[in-house]
Amino acid sequence: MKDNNVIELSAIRTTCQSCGLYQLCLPMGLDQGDMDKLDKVIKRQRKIERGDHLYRMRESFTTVYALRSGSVKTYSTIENGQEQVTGFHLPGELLGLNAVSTKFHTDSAIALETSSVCEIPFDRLENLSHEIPSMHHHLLHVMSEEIQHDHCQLMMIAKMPAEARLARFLLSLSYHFSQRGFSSTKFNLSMSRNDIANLLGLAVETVSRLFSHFQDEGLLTVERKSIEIHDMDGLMNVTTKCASHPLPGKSPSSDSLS
Amino acid sequence: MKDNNVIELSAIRTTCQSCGLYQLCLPMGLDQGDMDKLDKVIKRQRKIERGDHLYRMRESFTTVYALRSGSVKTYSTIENGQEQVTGFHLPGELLGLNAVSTKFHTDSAIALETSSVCEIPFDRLENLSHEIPSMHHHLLHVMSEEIQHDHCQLMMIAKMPAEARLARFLLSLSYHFSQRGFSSTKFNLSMSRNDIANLLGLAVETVSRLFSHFQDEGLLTVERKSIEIHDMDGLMNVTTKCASHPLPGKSPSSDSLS
DNA sequence: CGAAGCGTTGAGTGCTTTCAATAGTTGTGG
DNA sequence: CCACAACTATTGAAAGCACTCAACGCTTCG
Repeated sequence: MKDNNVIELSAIRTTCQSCGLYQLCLPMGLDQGDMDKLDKVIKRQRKIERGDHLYRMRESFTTVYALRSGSVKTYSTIENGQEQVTGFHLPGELLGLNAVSTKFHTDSAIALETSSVCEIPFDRLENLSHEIPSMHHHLLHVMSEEIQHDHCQLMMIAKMPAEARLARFLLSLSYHFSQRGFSSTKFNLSMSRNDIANLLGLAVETVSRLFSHFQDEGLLTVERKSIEIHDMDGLMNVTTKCASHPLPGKSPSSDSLS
Repeated sequence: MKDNNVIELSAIRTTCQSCGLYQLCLPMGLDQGDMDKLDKVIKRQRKIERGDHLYRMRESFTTVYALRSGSVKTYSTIENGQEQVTGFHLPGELLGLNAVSTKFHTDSAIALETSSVCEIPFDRLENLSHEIPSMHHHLLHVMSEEIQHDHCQLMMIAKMPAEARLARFLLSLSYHFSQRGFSSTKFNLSMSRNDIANLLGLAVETVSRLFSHFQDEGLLTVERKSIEIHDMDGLMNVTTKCASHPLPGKSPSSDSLS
């Protein structure tokens, strides 16, 4: 907390190069010199507790956050006070970049559990990306990914029935956990049912019912925050049950599932 | 069609500097030198007919498109052949950038009417943005805007009832038309009811019925593709009728509208 | 002029929501 | 340590919004 700058900097330098997440949150192919430049730009490493905000809607945009550990929820607040969850974020993700155009944040980011982030002043990051072409490309890359993700999300809410949305959400979580070296079948949800329902455009009760359904079907076991997936293929089948033009050969077991 | 390169280039050079859209699709504050560099990068100006594709999903990503006139629909196709419209685009918009991360397009872009676009090879645009900081910033800006727009869209589909979605869609169109110097109250829809319904996550019939409702309410006049908005405030009220926590003072006229 | 495509309208169904009650969990203070 | 409050999650029943199915009218085009 009260370290002086020298200690901070050296600690961070170690961090970026040794951080197991650098493949996720930083552009690859940086040489030693570039890595040093990047390290110098990163302000400090902050620890945040559950419920702490990384940034809030309408605050001026100065900093980009790289999530190191824990998980973060981003959400927007609408005129009438309603909240729209726009995403859950796991270690390695870059947060805040979507405020580039407005210069102030249009969403808020709140920690779902004890987490730690690296703070990167955006103006310095932008200057750095003038020197390092691959860094520039990486910023575009990250934003492009977010757009694609949002389009998927859009498609899901617009076209898929409730059960397919929740199944897809769980599979997505599973995939992202496995990518980070955790179990793809057994994990804990750091977000509430309310947050899940909000993200998926559903009512809390619907989510709760669907969890129970899935459990009854033997697809998974759920107990509060703890999830264990038993039948990955079965879950995937649920996500594809939203075919509008039913093919000639309909899956025979779909009746027993629905 | 058969012009040689010299004629093409000079024609384009004139275009970028004199184009009435440069404030929308190009970064502001470019000096003469930068403008020349940009002009040299733009490959040519292509005219496309209704139904022509700018690019298709899965095609390799090489080019960014700046829409000069007309309108374009972007959409993704899902496993089962379903289509998800992700947006309608008006002159001044930059298309294709969301493919940066994958190197191939994850959506398709099709002209809704006779349109013209400027083609910009992405690798050259990226090189250019290494030389021109404001160009780099502009690319981030454009993508940031798209993310914010997608989040709005997400919120709309997740939280708003059908009538609010259509009202919001019409108001958005109206706004964008007025920004481009067209009437904000009287315009033509270049997209089909099907496309509108798809974008808004609704059934075609619902959209059709809502148009009729709105007309019955005196909010607008609609005849095929032609729209004339009579009561802008009324439309805005429709979009805010999705308050979950009804405030003490409820709007008195809401009963007659719903 | 007939066919095809798009748009409108009606009737009935169904998925999801809302309302409501209960149970489990967490946190606090006596 | 327990009791109470506040919050989160689950479950049931009823209602509603939007969808599906279906028919018809209008427009476009060969």
